[in-house]
Amino acid sequence: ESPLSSAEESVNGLPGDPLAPQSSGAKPPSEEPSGGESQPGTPLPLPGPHSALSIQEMVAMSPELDTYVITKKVKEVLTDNNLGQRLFGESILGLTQGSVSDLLARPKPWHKLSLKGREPFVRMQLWLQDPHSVEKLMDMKRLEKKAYMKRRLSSLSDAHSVDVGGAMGPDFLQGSQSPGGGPQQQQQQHHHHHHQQQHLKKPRVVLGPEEKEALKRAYQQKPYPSPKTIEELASQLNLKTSTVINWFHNYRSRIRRELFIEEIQAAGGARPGSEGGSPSLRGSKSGEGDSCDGTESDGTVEAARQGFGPGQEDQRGTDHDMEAESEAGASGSSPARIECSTPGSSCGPAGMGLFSLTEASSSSGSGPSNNIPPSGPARNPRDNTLRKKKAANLNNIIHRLEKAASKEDPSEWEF
DNA sequence: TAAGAGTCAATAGG
DNA sequence: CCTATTGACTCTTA
Repeated sequence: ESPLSSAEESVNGLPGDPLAPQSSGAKPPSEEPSGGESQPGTPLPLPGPHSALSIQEMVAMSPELDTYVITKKVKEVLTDNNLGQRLFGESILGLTQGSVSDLLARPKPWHKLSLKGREPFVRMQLWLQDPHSVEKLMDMKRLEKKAYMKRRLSSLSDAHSVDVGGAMGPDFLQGSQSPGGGPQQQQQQHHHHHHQQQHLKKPRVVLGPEEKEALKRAYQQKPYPSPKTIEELASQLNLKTSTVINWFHNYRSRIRRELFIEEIQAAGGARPGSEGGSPSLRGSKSGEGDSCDGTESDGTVEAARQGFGPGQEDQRGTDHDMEAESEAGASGSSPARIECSTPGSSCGPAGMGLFSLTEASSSSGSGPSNNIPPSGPARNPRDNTLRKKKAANLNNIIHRLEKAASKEDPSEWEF
């Protein structure tokens, strides 16, 4: 299926896919990167007169954008106009609904994004700047609906026979994205299984709360478990080794992201004016001892050693053991951060300009609200929101130290 | 090679 | 329908 479309910007029409991978040479029309740009009244970036630059070029020269403000605005516009993430994602960003949801809910700060990661934000910014953004999307929505209706009708009138007994067999379309129209690229798992039409999907492993808890506990002990530990965890929990490995990759990544968020909130303060304070963020469900707070709690940090689910024993101490437990108490803030990834950029330790206050926001109708809080004055003392994360972060530091310790040359220490 | 960054896509709730 | 979560996968990086 591919009726969808994408009306995307020009950009290369290579046989590849619409969303522009690279651009080697020259863009036909246009030029003029011009350093200067926006005049003081204009909100932001690139209003280049009107050039059809490829997005990547724009990403490359884009000034720092405030991802938090951008996502906030996008969410507002979408909800105000009843536009869904799916539509928005597929037609404007070239991403699927789940990715959009994630991006809008937890945007990483600009300086921690790779070039590729910045792309969606630049697209969002561009979209926000387009005066007709909403109408265009709404038009697409209409078109989709029309197509949908059409399809429904035809199938109804049709007497196709799909054998048997009146079951509605799942129809498989299985085609996933159309290469041509939709953006995207990255087809995941090729279904290279020829035959075997019988739906053998691959169940999508769903870890039980108990397994997650055990994994989280293990993470607190050792964010970077050795292969041996991984094997043990896998066998004890009855999971595939790869599942455990993936879990750790994902968990580390996601924990890291939450730290960024907390950092942002703490730094910028949230004081739009009225607004009762940031909504607090996720309340993590119930269940697990969970790391994220859950209403009060804790105090002493976990460590929880207790049998793994089904009752088992643990075995840690593999490797050299390290014991770390802490609770960095400082209320203050700056969790130690290590890693400033991405080459260039700065690692801004706490303090400063996490975001520029650009943003002029062109109104757009509704919205009360929004806008970025005054940058910040101070840090919010006493914010209790995280806790174990910091502890985990410390373990992280320890891990890196151990790693660094193996190197001779201090210059290679990446701290 | 392992870790990290980005995403996808199945799925669980509304 | 729509949104949020999350295991797994592809590409980069170092």
